[in-house]
Amino acid sequence: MASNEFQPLQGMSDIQAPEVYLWRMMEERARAVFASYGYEEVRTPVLERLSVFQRSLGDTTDVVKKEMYSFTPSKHALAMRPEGTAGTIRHLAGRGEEGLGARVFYIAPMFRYERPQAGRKRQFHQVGVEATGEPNPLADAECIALQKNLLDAWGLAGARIQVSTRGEPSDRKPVAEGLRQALQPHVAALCEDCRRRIEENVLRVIDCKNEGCARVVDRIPSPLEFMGPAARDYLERVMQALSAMGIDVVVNPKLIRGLDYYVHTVWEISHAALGAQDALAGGGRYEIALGRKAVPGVGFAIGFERAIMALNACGIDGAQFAPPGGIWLVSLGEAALVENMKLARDLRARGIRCGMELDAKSMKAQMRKADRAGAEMVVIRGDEEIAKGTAVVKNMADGTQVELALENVLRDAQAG
RNA sequence: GUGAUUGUAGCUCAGUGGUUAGAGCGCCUGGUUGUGGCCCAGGAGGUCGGGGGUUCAAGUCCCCUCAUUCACCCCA
Repeated sequence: MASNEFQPLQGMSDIQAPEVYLWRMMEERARAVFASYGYEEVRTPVLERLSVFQRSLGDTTDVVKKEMYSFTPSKHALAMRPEGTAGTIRHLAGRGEEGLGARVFYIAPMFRYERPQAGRKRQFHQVGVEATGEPNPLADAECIALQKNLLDAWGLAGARIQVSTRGEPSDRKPVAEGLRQALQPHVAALCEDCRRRIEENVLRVIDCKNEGCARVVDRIPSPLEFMGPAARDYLERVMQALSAMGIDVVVNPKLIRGLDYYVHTVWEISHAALGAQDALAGGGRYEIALGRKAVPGVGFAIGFERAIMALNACGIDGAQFAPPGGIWLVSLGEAALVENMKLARDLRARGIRCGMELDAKSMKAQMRKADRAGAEMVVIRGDEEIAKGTAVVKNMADGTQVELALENVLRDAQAG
């Protein structure tokens, strides 16, 4: 069983029924919700030039530095996408004028070379949207509303939305400097990692899980206090719009998002049932420079694997979305086998799900198979029925059966 | 990259260094000349993750390796 050749690669998995029914439900409902907001689907390649990710995510981020599947087959270094925004913006930027003011969504696999753990795969799947255009707090609020809408459509309860801001690009230096100064007197109380982070990435100190660090962070000003009035005003207007729409969010100044492209609003959606990796979705406003153009936009991504863990915790699983069982044909004898092939063809041509055993098996075995397949109805034919042009139709739920003329079988099956 | 954890039948798991490695569920066949689920009987199915070592003897002990799961780092 555990022989390697039958196992998918580390951190990757085969998704089969019944779980795949849940995936399908999520994809279908996502498309419906996006359609209602006027978003169009975009399918960009899995492979991009490495530089697309270096420039948008930032080439000092961990994702770019050590988590990408990258290689250089010929002239350019390539990478499999670790997230969806960079490629989507690469695409929109190439559309020039019409790429601004675009609203698109994607449902696609992403790849990161990390050690797998709960809710973290090397190939994982995200549904995400991007709305480009000049910064507008209402656009950010609408984006969060859309995301919440989608989670509701899936039936997910208990999700918690936290919002913060990264401020304007010009706020970054003052925030970093301000935090460094504020932390300076408390260096001794910080964990080893955080002492390093003060220089490399101060913001990361803010969301350190270490208790000692958290106590220090509680005593120093939040990043927001080092930002200019424009940043705080922007956040205020996002919050007002959300509250007007009745969407429950909390501001958490300690919320930090790692990717470089974020400006202003950032948010994260977490769920208590998830464990250590409790964020199932994230989003934010960004500014991505590719070539000479800087594309402004706002977007979100939801991780399928993590959303599924949360849905399971809500008692929602794939079995609930299994397709109807349809009809099972039982054949007694060679002649019936061939006749049923023809009947199956006719039923399937009418869009009816229909199965049958192709090997000559006992009736008991065929009935058992029909039961396992979840068939709602069984059509039984032997030499007698074929001679008469009839079939015995059995209702599997209540066990009743009637003999019908063949054309009536087809008519009834189609009716319902 | 770091630290733990687990690996025995399709699945969930038993198995004090000592015969032909077991159970439950699932699967197949029969009990019913043409009737599923429940019940009964029988059956198939195992490189004990892989490789090396210790031993008269290894699923069991040691080393290496691969994989699982969880956590760190980081992220959805």
